[in-house]
Amino acid sequence: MRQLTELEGVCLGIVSRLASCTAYGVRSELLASPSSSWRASAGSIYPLLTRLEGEGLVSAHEDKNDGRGRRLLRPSAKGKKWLRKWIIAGADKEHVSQISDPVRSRMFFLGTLAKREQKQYLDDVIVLMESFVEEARENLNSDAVAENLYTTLGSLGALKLNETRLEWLKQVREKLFSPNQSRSASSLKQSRSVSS
Amino acid sequence: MRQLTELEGVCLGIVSRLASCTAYGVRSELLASPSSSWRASAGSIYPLLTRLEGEGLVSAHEDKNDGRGRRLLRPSAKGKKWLRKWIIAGADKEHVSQISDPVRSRMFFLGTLAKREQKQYLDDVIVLMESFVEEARENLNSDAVAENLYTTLGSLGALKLNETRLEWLKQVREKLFSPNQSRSASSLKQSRSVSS
DNA sequence: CGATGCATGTAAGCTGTTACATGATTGC
DNA sequence: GCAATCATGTAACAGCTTACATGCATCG
Repeated sequence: MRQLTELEGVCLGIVSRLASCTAYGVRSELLASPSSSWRASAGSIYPLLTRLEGEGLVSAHEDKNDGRGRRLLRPSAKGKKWLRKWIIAGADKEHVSQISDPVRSRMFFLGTLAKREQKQYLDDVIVLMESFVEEARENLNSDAVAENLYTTLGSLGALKLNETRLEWLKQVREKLFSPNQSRSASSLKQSRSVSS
Repeated sequence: MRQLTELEGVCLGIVSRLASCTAYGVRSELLASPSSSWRASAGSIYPLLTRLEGEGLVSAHEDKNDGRGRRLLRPSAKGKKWLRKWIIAGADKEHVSQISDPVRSRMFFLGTLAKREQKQYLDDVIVLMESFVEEARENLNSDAVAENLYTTLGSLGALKLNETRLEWLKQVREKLFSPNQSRSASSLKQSRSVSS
């Protein structure tokens, strides 16, 4: 019993949650989610679901009368078991620490830019983050998400995460561009220990 | 002028920050960072830096007397310019929203597990997150990080992010397993709007 | 009757990983 | 002297992306 990849786990999860869906539906679900890092390209989703079908994790029901040649997918008992295994196997150090953030990556080298470029970058990113957070907030309040408790909890996590990122970016901007504040590294550490 | 990939940008940034370093040093830096999602395999780093060298972004100084055949890397003026471009190009919607979290991915499908499996998963992940956050806290207080303001700011972001993730996980556990609390989705939304 | 959306798929390529292979240096 | 670390690389593969290709259904 091989390990499912991240995308395989998520796709199998989507098929399991939706009563009956097409591969196209799985793609749409991924594309609609603002908190998904995947492009959900046809070139990944279709071969992936064909693979899962070949391994007996999802079953496909073809309707000959359907002109579009739709293939309706459903999880098999084996598929549900594998999904559970995939979730549980995610409770290890690798999965917990493995979160990538392109904005944070750039922060480490922000000193390479001229001061006004640094300001420009931070301003731009903060504006984008603000609309992104607002979008996530609206997404959470929409009925589409609220019908499933776990979907709500997941979206709530995404929102909280991005709220924190925004708060952090604003704090960075203040530290770097507010002359009435201390700019030393130690002052940051002190302010942090208060919140813990 | 092609776009640098994420890993290329980060490696170029590391070479730029360190006065003089080897490819091995770049790897070590990436491997040591707890907030890095890359495995920093030799198979990625060496060809990558050779490529950057071929494009004139880093220059390598070989010492014939060095038995190990060490190649000391330094960023060129062109390399520094590309690094700046890479940072600035990161201020767009794609980069701001593109953050993946394997724990959150699983949350969406946690309902697939039996109640006690759900509890087990959350407990396990929370324990791991706690030690991970503690590690990040210590990392921030160490001298190695504090010598560079931007490194401190980056590490601070990682810490804040993981503190929020931990808080969220604890909240989820409480919502799902504390009988004296409401479990409805709407109660979550109400509690969220307070924090905004 | 034409645009948009639903629906399926393939081929080539990019980016990173695992696993292997080699050798010098340093510290105990 | 020998283990651990420093140091460099390659070959094969995995996983996802872009770009292309096709055709039906639905709504205005």
